[in-house]
Amino acid sequence: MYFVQVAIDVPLYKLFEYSWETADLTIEPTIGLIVEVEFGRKKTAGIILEINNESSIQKEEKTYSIKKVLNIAPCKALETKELKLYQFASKYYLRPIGEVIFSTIPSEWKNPANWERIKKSIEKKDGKKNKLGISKPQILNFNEEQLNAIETLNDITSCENYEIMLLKGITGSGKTAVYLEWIKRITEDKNKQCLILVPEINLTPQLEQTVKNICVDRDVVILHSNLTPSERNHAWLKIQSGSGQIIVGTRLSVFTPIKNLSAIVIDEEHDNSYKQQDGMRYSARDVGVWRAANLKIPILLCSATPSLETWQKVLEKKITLLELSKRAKAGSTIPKIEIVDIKKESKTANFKDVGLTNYVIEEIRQTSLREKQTIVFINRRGFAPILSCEACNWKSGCKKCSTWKVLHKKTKTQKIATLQCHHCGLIERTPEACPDCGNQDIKPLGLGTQRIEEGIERLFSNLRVLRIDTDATRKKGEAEELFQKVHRNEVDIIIGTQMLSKGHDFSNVETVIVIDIDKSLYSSDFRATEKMFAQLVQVAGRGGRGEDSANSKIIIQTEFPEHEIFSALKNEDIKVFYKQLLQERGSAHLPPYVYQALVLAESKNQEKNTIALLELKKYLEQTINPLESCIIYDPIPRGIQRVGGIERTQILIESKDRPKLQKSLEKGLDYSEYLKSKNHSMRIIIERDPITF
DNA sequence: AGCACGCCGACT
DNA sequence: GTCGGCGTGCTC
Repeated sequence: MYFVQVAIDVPLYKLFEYSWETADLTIEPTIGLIVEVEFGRKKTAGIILEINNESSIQKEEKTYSIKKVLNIAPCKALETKELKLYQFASKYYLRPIGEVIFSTIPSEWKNPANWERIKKSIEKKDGKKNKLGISKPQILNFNEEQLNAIETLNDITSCENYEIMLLKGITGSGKTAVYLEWIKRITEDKNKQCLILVPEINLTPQLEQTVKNICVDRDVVILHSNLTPSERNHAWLKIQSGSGQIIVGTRLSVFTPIKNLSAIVIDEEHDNSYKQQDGMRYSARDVGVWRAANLKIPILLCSATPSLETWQKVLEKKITLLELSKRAKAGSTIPKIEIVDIKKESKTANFKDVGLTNYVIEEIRQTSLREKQTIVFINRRGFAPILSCEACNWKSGCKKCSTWKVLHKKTKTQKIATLQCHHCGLIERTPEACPDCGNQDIKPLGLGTQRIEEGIERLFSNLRVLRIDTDATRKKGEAEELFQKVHRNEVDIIIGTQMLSKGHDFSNVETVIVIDIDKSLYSSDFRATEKMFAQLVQVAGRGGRGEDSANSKIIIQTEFPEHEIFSALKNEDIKVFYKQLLQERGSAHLPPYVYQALVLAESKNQEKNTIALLELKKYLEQTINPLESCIIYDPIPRGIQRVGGIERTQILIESKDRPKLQKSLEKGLDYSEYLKSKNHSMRIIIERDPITF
């Protein structure tokens, strides 16, 4: 008989003890085993993390015993290497181990009542022949740079050790082909598996085909949050059994147990969607790097615009740099960059109406005459960000959030015009008149994708206009359908948000127009310039991908044509710009030169949040040794202070020393448990390496 | 996080 | 007189 310590999916920082009767269960307990436990009044799943010979509970109460273990090989237990990963994440991101483990396991498995059914369905599917799509092998023509990169990758891999690499290549330089060739080589060994992380679901459908075309004969498994439970179970099984050799997935897949993980690729490593923004607020990129180091396997980060965190490590020679500086496709050129100063143009009627200068309008016309496509990029959906009454100054503020409700006009799918809060999800009918003074003439302020669409349709009634944003792609598969329309040349002008800028290789796009970016040029967010730069490079990369792209150009409308970001864009080498950004960060004592963490307090009362956080600050300042070099700032409201009626407050904790920051945060976590018990219904969250404030 | 126990307002 | 609101306390 043993006593096992079990992790359960509850937000509690402790394990629960159960007895293990070997005689009844007929097997010995093992660490990592998934078992059924009686917990409270329910039966739930748990993971054995410790095995002892004696009970650690003194009280004379009834001891609960384990009666059932999960019996689906090879998924019935988690291996030590994965448990170490979860333990790291639990410690670093300060979340309970049970929560970490169970957020990665398919949710169906949490309920032991499902186990028999899952087992049956897996056996049934296993009986069927595994259909390996025999797609035509794609022979790639690599240029010299690509061949060099592949050679270096293969050399490094043959050392069979941890090595972190950055594949930095301009848009269209064939980064994907390079890393797939590498993955193909590694997976020639049927015992090896590779994990490819991609930022968003959006990217996956076409990538899946590319992976299958290049890595023929490999079983490719796709993982993302839209899988059905049965698809997820099956994928899980394939990955843990080792038969799924290539795993393509979004951020959560970084935690998936993989039998023989041999290499990791993180595509678009700078992308913010690798950062989980709720629950355990982890960075899949950072977790991926840790996992590779722990397994002593190579990891390849890919980007045209690496994050400054990554670039700094390149400069410190902690990361091996591989570069691609030429476009892979013959005839494809890097588009010209033009900056249009809107200070001189803002008075035209068209500008006031659709935010486009006459110059840009003429360029769109010229592009269409050459039978090429134009993309108009604006990073805001809806018709206009604010509805306003000129008579009494009423504005469409959200009652529950400190934001404006966005005006959405009626569309094919939405029958009435609405005001929508993009933060709390509120949708209401647009008022006919001003709710305050009754004025009939309420005006939309600012621009959104719908407004541009409407304006462009008016200006170019003979051209085919398509809008691609989250509103136009609500249904499953709809996004892909719209992208295909662009590929099939069924549209002339495409209007879209950033979802347009990721991945897709539009060969007939010649002109890319970027509007409404000025707010992020002089933003209080210290990462705004870096983010905007990455976005502009990404958007610009959509153009000039065809074979005859001599005319391709990117036109950016701005009030600040002298901003450093534009000269950086025109410069073919981004290193100078990155050096400058890093210097600025260094002298301002900002990441990557310091490590940051936030403590967030959320409740209905801003005052209470502030008091609680001040108390936490005081406690930490008294408890941690001043020599421990952590700076703790005063509580301030979050960037968007109120969302859904909840007031959000934060303190920033900063240190040059990661272990010392860790220590302070652990103390802070303990104290926050006390603060939560004192302030009922207050949430206190610790966020490591925040990217939004 | 769930879930139950527990003590105060509007209903057949 | 009950049904049910959500405050608080616990889960091996």
